[in-house]
Amino acid sequence: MSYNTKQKEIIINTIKKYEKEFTIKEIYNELNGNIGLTTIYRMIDKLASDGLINKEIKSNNITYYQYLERCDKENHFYLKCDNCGDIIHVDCDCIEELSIHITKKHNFSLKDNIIINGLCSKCKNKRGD
Amino acid sequence: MSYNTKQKEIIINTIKKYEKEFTIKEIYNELNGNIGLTTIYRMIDKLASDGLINKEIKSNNITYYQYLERCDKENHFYLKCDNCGDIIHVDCDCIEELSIHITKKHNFSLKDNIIINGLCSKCKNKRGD
DNA sequence: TCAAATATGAAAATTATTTTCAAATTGGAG
DNA sequence: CTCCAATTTGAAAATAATTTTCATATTTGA
Repeated sequence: MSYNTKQKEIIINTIKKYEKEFTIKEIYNELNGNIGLTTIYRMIDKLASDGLINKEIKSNNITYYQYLERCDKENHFYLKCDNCGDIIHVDCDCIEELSIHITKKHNFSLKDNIIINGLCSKCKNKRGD
Repeated sequence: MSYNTKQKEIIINTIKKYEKEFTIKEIYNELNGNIGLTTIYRMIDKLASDGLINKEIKSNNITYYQYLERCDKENHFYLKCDNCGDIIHVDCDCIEELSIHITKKHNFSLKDNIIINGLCSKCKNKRGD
């Protein structure tokens, strides 16, 4: 089973409010060190294995996490900008179609949350100049 | 510039032949320790930043890599099985359409190689029993 | 209120990855 | 072919993220 504690609640609230991707240390600092690093690791790992958090390792060997907003659909597609880290939740029919196509033609079950990496419009324009 | 060395050649050939995802240590052992760990790290990092290798961190905090076959298209979609690690290179029109859709509607530039996670047909059936 | 199950967190342990640097190799110029 | 500057290699040391440990604290149901 699982017990409810104020630490868990605080961590969840904090990452839900956090707009950007984050590291464990950032959350630790955000909480002024009031919650132990180990506790944060445990909580984030749990959420990640529940599919509520995206986990991504960067080249500098630090793991970045990001909370994923969900809707009532089965599959959740997100566009993630490799430059600024922003995540856009894509909710359109074409995704449904793609899911069906992949499921049928390739007999492949998509994960609940699919992250598609690239460059968002803002960052694209910045680079284009 | 860049110099060609036999170490680089050996590493590339080894990972191209490697059918599954791999860790740095696996490649190191595959080569019987004949090539230094540091050299392998450097080479794999280079290939990963060139987009020829997929990099994924697992829950046990080990990074797994996988060589990506490419075709002559601009975007490369891969279905990756979270269970067995196999990667299927998807090469169909629906992908083209999705790319265009995402590019136009969301004004988002897809990365050259997109990895979509899930469960392949073999592993799906195994679990279904 | 009590007790068993679970959670916390500081410190220690582990381990993957990066850095350092001296020696070796590469490849172009002469 | 020879020489040399640029680059690469790899063993060892350094770094730092993550996990483990374990004593203490908290939760929850009876």
